[in-house]
Amino acid sequence: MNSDHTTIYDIASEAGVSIATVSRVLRGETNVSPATREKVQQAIERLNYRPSSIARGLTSKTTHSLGIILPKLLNPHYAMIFTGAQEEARKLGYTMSLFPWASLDTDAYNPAAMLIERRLDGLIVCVEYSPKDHDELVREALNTLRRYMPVVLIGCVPPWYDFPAVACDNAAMMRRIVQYLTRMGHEKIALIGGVKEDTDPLRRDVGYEKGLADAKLPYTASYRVFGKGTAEAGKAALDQMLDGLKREYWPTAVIALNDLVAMGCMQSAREHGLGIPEQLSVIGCDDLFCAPYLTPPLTSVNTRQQQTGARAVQLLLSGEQKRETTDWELMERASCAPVHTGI
Amino acid sequence: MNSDHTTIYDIASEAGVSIATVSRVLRGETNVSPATREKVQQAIERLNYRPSSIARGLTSKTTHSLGIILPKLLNPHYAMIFTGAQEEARKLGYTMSLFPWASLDTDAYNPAAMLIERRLDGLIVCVEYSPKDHDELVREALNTLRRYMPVVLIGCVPPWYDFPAVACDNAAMMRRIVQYLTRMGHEKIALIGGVKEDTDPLRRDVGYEKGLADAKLPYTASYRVFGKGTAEAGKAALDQMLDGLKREYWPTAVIALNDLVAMGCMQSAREHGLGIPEQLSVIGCDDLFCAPYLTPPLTSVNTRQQQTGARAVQLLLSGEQKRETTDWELMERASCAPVHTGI
DNA sequence: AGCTATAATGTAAGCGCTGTCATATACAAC
DNA sequence: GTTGTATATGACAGCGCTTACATTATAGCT
Repeated sequence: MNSDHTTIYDIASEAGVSIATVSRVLRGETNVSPATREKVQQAIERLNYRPSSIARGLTSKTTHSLGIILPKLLNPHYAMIFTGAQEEARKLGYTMSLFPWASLDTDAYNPAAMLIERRLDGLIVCVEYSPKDHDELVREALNTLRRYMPVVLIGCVPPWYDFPAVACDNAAMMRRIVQYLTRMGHEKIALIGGVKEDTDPLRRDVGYEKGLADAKLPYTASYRVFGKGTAEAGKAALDQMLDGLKREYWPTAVIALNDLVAMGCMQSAREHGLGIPEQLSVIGCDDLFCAPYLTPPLTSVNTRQQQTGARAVQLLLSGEQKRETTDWELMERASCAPVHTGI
Repeated sequence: MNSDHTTIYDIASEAGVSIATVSRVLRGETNVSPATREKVQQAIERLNYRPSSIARGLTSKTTHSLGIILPKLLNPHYAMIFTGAQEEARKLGYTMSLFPWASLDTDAYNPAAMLIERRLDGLIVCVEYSPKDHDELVREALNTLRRYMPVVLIGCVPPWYDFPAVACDNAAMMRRIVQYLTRMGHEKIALIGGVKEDTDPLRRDVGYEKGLADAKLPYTASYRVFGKGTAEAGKAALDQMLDGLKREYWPTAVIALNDLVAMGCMQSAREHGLGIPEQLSVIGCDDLFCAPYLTPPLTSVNTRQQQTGARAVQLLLSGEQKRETTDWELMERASCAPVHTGI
């Protein structure tokens, strides 16, 4: 099994040179005579030698391995980010390991220990809106970690989190969505999902309110429901809103935090006898692979997650300290339609 | 940054002992006096010391890191497997890194090199049905890799692949599915997706034919379409089948390789004016998170992917050489119904 | 031929741990 | 006191590389 790996010494004696020379050809240094290089390469070939990245790491103090922390790979949104990051890392010769979100916000003794012991060359963290108390733990963990390795954040990061990051301009996106709906004549537009505290200029609520203001519509508290980003939460939220409102006040359009929430909302609408998009337009965010296959196909926003992941890796390795904003694209499908005035 | 990690020497001098002693308390050996242990622990605390897993790995010849290779994380099926594996690995103190499928079936010079250089403690490979030529490359790569690290396979592995593995008994599952449909009166049952060569007793075609035989139904070649496991492929396959058959021969039920394919089939059916489940029952496999949110909710088979991933890790680390078969459960939803004879 | 600049190669000291072996100390039995 | 037996601790040699630095070979001069 992993016992008898051949070492640089084996190659050296096989090729009749010193280990330093082997090391030189291994790392492609130029000051090796062609003849020697050839001899060494042959020996490597013959003995099927693969240098140990472990030993290499010990001296070079670099492991060529990166880590990524995200809340839940089962949400394809994160799977896309991971994929983009992994592929980019791979291209650049790095390995990508997944660490669970719990590595950060547990209050166990130094949750980040495992990350530090691994001596990663960098860490990507997909931040998630979290309740205040967890937030504190996360910030603390991140600040510890950054003393040991570069850290890049993905997602909307409060401005006081002083980290390089790449995120979608959710505010602009949301403003555009609201505009999209108001132009279709919608005036009762609900926004479902997310957490309450929202002072980040990039974040959704900012754009939502701007969008409403653009159309001279009032902000109506009962059309804003907070909650987690799952389908169940989405369904529960819309259920609650509809059940709590007289029918004449029911929204004609609902914007969901993400496609999962949108799926829950569609479910809820269906159960309340609302036709989509006839009585209720629904728009999601993330453009998951299943969005086009829902009934009706779900209008959503593609936020270029793979590209986001890849870009995060680039920032990580280049050491640039900037915050970047990613592109996004509104994918118009059948779940949104002009408001139905004729009833 | 990752510069000045404190080392075991720092701790030793801080605590006024030798590095051997520090190492002992680090690894929890018992032959250390309580007083000394305390001194060392205090020093560790004070200097915020984290041992380097790299240096440790050099001597101990174990990296505590595992790898997993899978075709496509964007398919939630694999994301579930990954998640299960990652969580189990983490529990056991291991790190899990993702490597792309291309690490195996590229014909580039030794695609597995990166894996070997990393000195992984084990590797999980989710095999995918692949065309014959690729298959050869994969087998070769796997046989190289196993010389360096234990390898466990996930998925249906041809019997001549001599590896420990954990897989769902697709044949039994498929037989059950066919039975489920025949009991509803279906006689024209299509099977869509997968590759042609199928002599593995665990694999779908075997069960499909058994299931038909159980009900004394003939195997009809035109009801069996091969293809990739994507929604697009599923749609194309059913399109082709329907377009090539007179309406009276159209199947009344279709079994899809997986939920993605099923989603494509539903799309195709819809476009051909077939109501689901009135004119066509559809059943998928994998029970993706979105299955309940499709219209109609998709009947599928839950194959316990997370558990599968976790089990693979256990096999990997225990060194057991057996092949295991996983549970599965038919999730009845609305996309299947008794055949509609009344027309 | 003698001498120097340059290219090619070798020597050896780490990197931060583990693990073996040797040493030191303490205490009991004689 | 001596010897014996644990028990606690330290010294040190690796693990498989990288990388100064030292050494040697080669070629280009005068």
